Amino acid sequence: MNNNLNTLIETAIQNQMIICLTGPTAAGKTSLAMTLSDSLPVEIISVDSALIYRQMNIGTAKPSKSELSLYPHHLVDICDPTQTYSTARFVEQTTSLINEIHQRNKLPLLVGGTMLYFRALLFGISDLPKANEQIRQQLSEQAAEFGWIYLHEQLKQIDPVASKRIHPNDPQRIQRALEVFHITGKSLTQLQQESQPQQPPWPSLSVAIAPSSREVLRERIAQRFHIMLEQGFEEEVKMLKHQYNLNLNMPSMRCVGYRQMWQYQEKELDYQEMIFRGITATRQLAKRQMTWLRSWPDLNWLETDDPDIFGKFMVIFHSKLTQNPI
RNA sequence: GGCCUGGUAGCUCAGUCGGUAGAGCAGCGGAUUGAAAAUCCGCGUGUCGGUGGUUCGAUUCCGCCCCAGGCCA
Repeated sequence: MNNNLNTLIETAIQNQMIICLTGPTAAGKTSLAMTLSDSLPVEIISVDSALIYRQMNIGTAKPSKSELSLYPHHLVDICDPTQTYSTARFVEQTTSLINEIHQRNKLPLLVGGTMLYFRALLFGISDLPKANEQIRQQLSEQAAEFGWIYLHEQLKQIDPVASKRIHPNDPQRIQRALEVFHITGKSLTQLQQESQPQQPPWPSLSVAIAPSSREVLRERIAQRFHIMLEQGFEEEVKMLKHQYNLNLNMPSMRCVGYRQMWQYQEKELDYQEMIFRGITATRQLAKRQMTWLRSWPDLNWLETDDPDIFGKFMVIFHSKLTQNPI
């Protein structure tokens, strides 16, 4: 039996398999990842756009210091809260991490809830210019003066296809599409056609974890938020504001919970309203994550409170390797 | 006990000079290519507190009742 398991793992590593463990926020991904680590030769890579930030521990539900030392996570605490990360950077870093892990004769276990990162990793991402702060600044100024509708009109001139896809009320995407044009002189659509996303070589086993019902998930989210408050979330945000020159436009401070706590500390919300909105924003995040997951191909579902979750995982693992031997 | 003000969507409220009603928030579904815990799109039937009356027609006007809040005894 043990031999069997070892052979199985050996095969997986030889095939350069990766394991993707995802699910909505507060579903219990971290805890399952630690369980898997206890029995399998894995290295964990975090797939989470909030856990990248140093000093943001409580509000991101980051694993504790001791958990992280027992179960090391790649791509946790890699940025200051003033910094901006990106999907492409994630794909770059993760790609080399995966190769390194395979070389160490281990299985990469990718754990997280940032679905765009997973998608870009598993289905590829076009070769596009990286963000340019200066150009974004200029575009924002234009938008402030003439409105995003006007910029959307401009986009229509230079990239009719993208302008049709991007809603006039979607500043972030209008800005990105125009930015790409200003940097390269080519339209987003053209660049995407020139560089079709490349799928990576590794076969992947995709597993999602979620509670038995939306209702249970919402309950877990509310409970977790209250626990964060007890653990000193308010202090954490105060400390961050004190230590860094932050503002609400930075990705770090747009994270669920942090934004609402910020608004509370700026006296824009009262305490109860901050709690309500923090929990609500987290629920809405979970809902969007579920929307991604519904269209994720070959996704295997596990239930949060299943007492035999490890056993169920192993069944999935086994059948993946025996059904698709490469 | 008397007077006043309310009772409309899960919540906060708007509105109908009588032709059975609509916003915000919540919720649900969806999109998602270097900010993604972001950004955006779509979805509104609810005994209009109950009951009787006036009316062709009442959530709207009138009577009574119930509930909540306030004032006076």
